[in-house]
Amino acid sequence: MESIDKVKGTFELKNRDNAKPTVSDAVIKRLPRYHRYLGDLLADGRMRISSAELSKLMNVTASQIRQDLNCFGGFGQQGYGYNIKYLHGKISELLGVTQGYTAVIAGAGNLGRALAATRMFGRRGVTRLALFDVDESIVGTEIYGIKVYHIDELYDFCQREKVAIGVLTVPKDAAYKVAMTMAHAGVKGIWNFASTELEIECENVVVENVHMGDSLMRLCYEIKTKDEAEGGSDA
Amino acid sequence: MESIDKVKGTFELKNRDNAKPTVSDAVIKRLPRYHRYLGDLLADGRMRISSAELSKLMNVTASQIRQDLNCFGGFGQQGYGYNIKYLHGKISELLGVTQGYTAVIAGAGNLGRALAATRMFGRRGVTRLALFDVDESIVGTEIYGIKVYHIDELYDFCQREKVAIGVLTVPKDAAYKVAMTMAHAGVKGIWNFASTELEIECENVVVENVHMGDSLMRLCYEIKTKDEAEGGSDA
DNA sequence: TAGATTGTTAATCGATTAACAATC
DNA sequence: TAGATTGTTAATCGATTAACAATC
Repeated sequence: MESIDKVKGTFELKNRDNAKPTVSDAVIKRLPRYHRYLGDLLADGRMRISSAELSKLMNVTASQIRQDLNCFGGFGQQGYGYNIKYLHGKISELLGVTQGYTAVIAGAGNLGRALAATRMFGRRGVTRLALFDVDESIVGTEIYGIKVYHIDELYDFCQREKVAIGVLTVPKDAAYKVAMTMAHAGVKGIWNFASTELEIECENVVVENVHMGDSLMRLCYEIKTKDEAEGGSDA
Repeated sequence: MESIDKVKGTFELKNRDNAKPTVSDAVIKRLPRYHRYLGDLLADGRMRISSAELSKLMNVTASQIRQDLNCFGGFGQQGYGYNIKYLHGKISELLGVTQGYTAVIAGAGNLGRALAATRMFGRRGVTRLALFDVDESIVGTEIYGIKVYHIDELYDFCQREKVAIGVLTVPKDAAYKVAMTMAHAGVKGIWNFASTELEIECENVVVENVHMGDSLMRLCYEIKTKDEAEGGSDA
C-alpha cells in the first residue's frame, strides 16, 4: 500500500512541469512502421489482431509491441487483442497525421518534382500549397497541379498562409539560407533533403533529415560485410 | 603481462568462428555521419582533430567517438588526435565506398530520374549502369546520360553485368516482383524506395529501405509534440 | 467459468558515458 | 620531459525481453 503511494507520488512529481509522459525516441521511430502494417491489415479487411500475431508479422517481440503501445495508453483489451481500426486511428492521431498540416516545397528540381507528384503527403493529411524555385522559366507554371512561385516570395507566402512544414530540396549551398527564411517566416518543421546538417535547432523549428547518401553507404557496408563473411568461410 | 595475455586469448576465442569482431548496428548507423563531417573538414583544409573538438561539432560525447572508432582499430594517436584524411579514408573503406559497386535503377519515374541526376552515387564510388522501365516511349532514350531499357531486360542485364546494387523506385504493386527478379539475377543489395517492406531477406540479398513516408510522419509528430508542449505551458 | 491476451513489473541485455592509465 | 589525447576498462543508464497477475 504505502509503497504504491510512494511510486504514484514520484510519478506525479516527475511530470509536474512537462505535462506529458515523455515517450522515448526508440518508440517514436517504430510507430510509423506499426502504422504501416496496421494500415495494410485494415486494407485486407482484418478486424482484430493480437500482439503475438503482429509480432510474427513484423519480426519483433510481442513484448515490445505491448510495451510500445502502452507508452500512450491501453489500446488493447485483455483476452481479445487490439482492434485494428481503432489502433490505426490512435497511432494516426498520435503521430499528428490528423492535424491537417500545410507544406511548401522549396526547390523544383527532380526531387522537388518527385515529391510534388507523390501521394505521400495526402495520405498523411498534409496539403502541399506551393513550389518555390529560382528558375524564372518555371515560375508561374504548375507542376502536378501545384503552382510554382519565385523563391523570393517564400517568406511572405509562409507567413501569410501560416505554413507548417517546409520541404527543402534545394542544392546544398542554398539550403541554410532557405531554411532560415522558412524558420523566420514561422514554419514549424523542416523536412530536409539537402545532404547537409542544418544548424538551426535554436530557431524554434524541428528538423527531420533525410540523408539518402547515408542510406546508400549503409547498403554498401552491408553488401561488403556479407561478401567478406561468405568469401572468408567459403573460398 | 599475464592479464594481457589472458585478454588476448579471450579475444581470439570469441572471434574464432565469425572472423570479424562484429560491430554493433548503433555504431554502423553513425558511421556515415562521421564520414560526412570528416569530409567537410577535409574540404576546409583541416589536417587533424581531437575527439573533443569533433564531439562539439557533432553534438555527441567525445567518449562515444573514441569508442565508435575503436570498434575497427586504433585510428588515432595519443596526444595528437585523429588525422582527418586518414580517418576519412578508413571510414570510406569500412563502409565499402571504395569497392566500386555497380547499380541499376528500376523505375524511371520522378524519383528514378532524380536518382539518375544526382551525384550521390558517384561520390560513393557507385556506377549507375542503366535505367529500366515499362514505358515503351522512353525505352532506348537516355536520361541524364543513363540508358533506359525495358524492364523485361532487367534479369539478363543484371546477370550479365554482375550488377551489385538494384535501386527500386517502381510503384508499390510492382516492387516485390521486380525485387525478386533482381535477387534471382544475383544482385547483392536492394535499395528500396517503394513504401513497402520486402520480404526477401531469405534470398541472400541485403535490403536497405528508405521509408520517406515514415520520415514525414516523424516530422509531423515532432511538430505536434512541440506545439502541445508550448500551448500547454503558455496558453 | 475457462481461455486468451493484455498491462505492467522485474530481469536481462546492450549501449552510452565517465574515468584514467597508456603513450605519443 | 610535460601536456595532450587516445584506447580501454568500469560504472551508469536506458531499452528490450521475460514473466505473470489482472481482466476481458
